[in-house]
Amino acid sequence: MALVVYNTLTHEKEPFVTIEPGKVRMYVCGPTVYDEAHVGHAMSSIVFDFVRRYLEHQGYQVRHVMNFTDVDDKIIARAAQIGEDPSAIARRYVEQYQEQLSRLNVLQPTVFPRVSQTIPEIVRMVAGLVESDHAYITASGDVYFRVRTDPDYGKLSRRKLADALAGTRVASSEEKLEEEDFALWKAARPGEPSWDSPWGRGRPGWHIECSAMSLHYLGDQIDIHGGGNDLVFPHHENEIAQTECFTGKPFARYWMHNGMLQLKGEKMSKSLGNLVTIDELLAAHDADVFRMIVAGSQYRKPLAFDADVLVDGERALARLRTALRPATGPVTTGPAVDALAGQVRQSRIAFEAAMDDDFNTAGALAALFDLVRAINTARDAGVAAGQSIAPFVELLLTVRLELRKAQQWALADKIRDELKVLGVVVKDTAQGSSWRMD
RNA sequence: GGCGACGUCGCCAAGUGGCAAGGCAGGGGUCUGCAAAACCCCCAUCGCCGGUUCGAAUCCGGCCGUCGCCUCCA
Repeated sequence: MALVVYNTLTHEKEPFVTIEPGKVRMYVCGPTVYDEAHVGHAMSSIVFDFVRRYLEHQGYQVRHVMNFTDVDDKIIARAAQIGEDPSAIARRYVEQYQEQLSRLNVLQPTVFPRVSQTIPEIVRMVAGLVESDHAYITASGDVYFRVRTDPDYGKLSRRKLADALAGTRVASSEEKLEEEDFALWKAARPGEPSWDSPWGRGRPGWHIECSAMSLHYLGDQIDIHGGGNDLVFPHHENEIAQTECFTGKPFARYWMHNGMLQLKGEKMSKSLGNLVTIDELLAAHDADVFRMIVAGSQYRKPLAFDADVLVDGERALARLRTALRPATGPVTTGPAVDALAGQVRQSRIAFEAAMDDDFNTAGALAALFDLVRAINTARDAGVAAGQSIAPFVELLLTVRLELRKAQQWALADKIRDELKVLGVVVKDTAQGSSWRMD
């Protein structure tokens, strides 16, 4: 079985082949840090955590970049509203989100870049786009991307320019040459954060940051670019346009988008006033309950979320955990043992087959629950546990032998001491080390 | 109006051509001093209509419904 991944660009599941064998370059759009993060953000981070963990399980080395948009209109507006410095607000929510991710058991991304720390790379990229005539500078010092210079524009969201503009409800800047052009750089206004650039002081537009960060931390071409499906247009569409016009190469191999978390049938959002923050969630529930809920559904589909779903998740998680209770029976051979071993094999195959199919965590979970039943049945039949630690103890002792050869006595002793705490007594002899359960 | 997605048991939710996974809830048992847990059994023909096919939840067309995007958004 080989992994296939659904690619938003082609609308198809495609075999997963990386640019560099054994390595995955993955960029995932993180939040704009102007307010409390909600469970929708948590869902997205968890989805891509599953992706990363499975890729690593398959032996890939994953370089995972997740950005923070810490320079943005909303942050500035917020700052003005509450009379605080924009960068202080951003810093506060960045730290909060990082701490929440770790509470959600999401693996730390390899790099957490922020716009405010990537300005030189952004300026360099904008300059390059101006130089190649893909962008232009206005009288007031804004820089816009000239969308018409990209013949492929619209390929991700499958929009034609006319379609994209038909529903435009925002008043366009009078300085733009064309309605569809978008800002790469915004000239500074009094009291706003700004940086020097060849076009005067200003700050980056929204889309350019991800392109610049991705380029800087992962190179011209990446394997996976991820985010919520609300980012497909215009954010990711614009990212592709500016990046590919800049590098002349295809940007991301696989575009992955998670579905929106739905609260009572609606997307959860600030404007609808129906959001549940991550802190609220974690105050009332184990993080793994939420991970269970996310895993229970295909990541591209909308995820239903309400009190009932939380109760179900709570119980499903409990069932998974009860399977892990220690087995103390005496049975070590026979049909009950064989049956369990058989189910272990079957579940592993089913689990990987599901995950290989575009990270079908719900299917993988089903395989796990089949294993739960088999484990419980075996325990009821008196099957013993504990035999399986032997290979691990042997492995530790092998490592310890190496340490002793290297005269790393402190570490070698530490392993012996810690094993003793766990009930494994190690005895060193001239013939080597032996061990027994205390 | 345009683009895209979805509609599977009471609830959540897998499944893209061959007799519908899994979790929760529910019913009936086993076990148990009681309770819990666990185990066993039961519980859906897949929004509607038509078409293609030996055969469709799975493909095509139409209809109805829901949702996302088109403006900041995971």
